[in-house]
Amino acid sequence: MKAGPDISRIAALVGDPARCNMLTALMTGRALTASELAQEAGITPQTASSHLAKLEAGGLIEPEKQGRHRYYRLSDPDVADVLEGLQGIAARAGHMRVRTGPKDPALRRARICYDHLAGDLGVQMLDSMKRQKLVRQSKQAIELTGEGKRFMAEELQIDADALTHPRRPVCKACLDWSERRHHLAGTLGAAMMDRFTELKWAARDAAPGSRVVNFSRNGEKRFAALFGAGE
Amino acid sequence: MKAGPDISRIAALVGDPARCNMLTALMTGRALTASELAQEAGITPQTASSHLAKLEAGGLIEPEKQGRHRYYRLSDPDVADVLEGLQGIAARAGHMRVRTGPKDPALRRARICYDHLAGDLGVQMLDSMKRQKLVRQSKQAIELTGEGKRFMAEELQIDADALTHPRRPVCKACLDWSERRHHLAGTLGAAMMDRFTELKWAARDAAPGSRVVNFSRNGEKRFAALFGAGE
DNA sequence: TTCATAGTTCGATGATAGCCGAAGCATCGA
DNA sequence: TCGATGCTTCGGCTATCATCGAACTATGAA
Repeated sequence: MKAGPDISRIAALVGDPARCNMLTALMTGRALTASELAQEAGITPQTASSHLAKLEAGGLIEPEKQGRHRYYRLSDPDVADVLEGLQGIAARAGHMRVRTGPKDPALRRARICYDHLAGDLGVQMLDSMKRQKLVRQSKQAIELTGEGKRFMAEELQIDADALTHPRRPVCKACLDWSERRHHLAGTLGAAMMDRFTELKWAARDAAPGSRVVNFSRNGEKRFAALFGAGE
Repeated sequence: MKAGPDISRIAALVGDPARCNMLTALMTGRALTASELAQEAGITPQTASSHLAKLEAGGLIEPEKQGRHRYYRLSDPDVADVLEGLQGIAARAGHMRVRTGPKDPALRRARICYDHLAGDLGVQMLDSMKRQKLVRQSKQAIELTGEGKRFMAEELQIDADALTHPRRPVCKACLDWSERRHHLAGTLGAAMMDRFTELKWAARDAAPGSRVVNFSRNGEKRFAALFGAGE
């Protein structure tokens, strides 16, 4: 009757709260050990082991063995994108996980989405880039313009031509769950976030497992100069 | 502890095979009835009803009640996007066969929907009326314009002011069974169908239980002159 | 070697949730 | 009004699956 690779299989994997906690923990882009993931999900190591095996079989995560540890990471940035999309739907339906803590505003302002910038500032950045014609967006596809390449080289010392990747687009629109608008993903999005970190404009929050990105005072000023809301 | 929206609830909804079949069936963008979705998922109507209630509570689909039918559609294009993303992860082998609508071509073309015209011609008529600015549609509500009143009086000898009814609106958008788009219901829709019959432009099919409406050759010409697709 | 830690496998248990039959509303057609 | 149809609610059955205790394997350290 209906054959084919079920998307229900994949969705069911995400549908379990314990596994879901593991996956969201991995949305930081960092690889975590089985034990850490077990603690993150609030379950015993045995149960976690079973879940991790299923997630791996489903192609959502990939293990990397290191000594007696097994590090797990999301198998693909696309996985993070889909998870972020699900968060958008969940947020709209009003299904927030717990009471909105004090970290919530910071999370909405700037956070890591796997390896690129998300939140208010992330959306602002893509908006500004479109206004400045650094990128062209037609439907879902985003393309870096010639002017955009120059901008990246001059302002951020990023060689756009070096960003091509066999399996990953340079530019990609990623739906932001808190803003419900797109921010920039892809290798360019990742490279820009890397540069912000290198320049000490921004830094990942020290707390383990946190997705919050803190901008320094100087970093915020420089960021606004390039991607300010007004221009 | 954990901030952010709760994905697992949403993902669990998609995670059930039956619900997943329903959702993929709705990815065509068309609205389907509860029965059709039940058949699509290969389950009984009772079970489908339970699933649909859950999907609605989760904000994934939205109902539109139409007589004794309940049409469901995806509540937002974003939902379709996420489903598409999941398909990408699941390494899709696309299979989207949806059987909808009546088999009888005559029924698709023109039929009675309670007391007004439905089918291809019914949808065409409302489209043309909007183009000619005889009616204004904002969301679900439809309003007859001054020009529309003149048109009704001159062309069809219908006194729009006499159509007010204590419990029934003059104009109403009605979701079309075969076209999955709106046609005109309400007392005006009924009055227009009555007039078409009086003028012998159209007649109900003689067969008992048939909802087919047959247009005469002359009637078809006159109808096209007023509500033709081109103008 | 011996011990400690990380992770897995197995088996039993318990709760969740999908499923359908039967019955109940609501709407339509005549 | 009455019967037919679309849909929902209720109750009970069943299967699935997450969970954990216990035991087992593998790596690293002393």
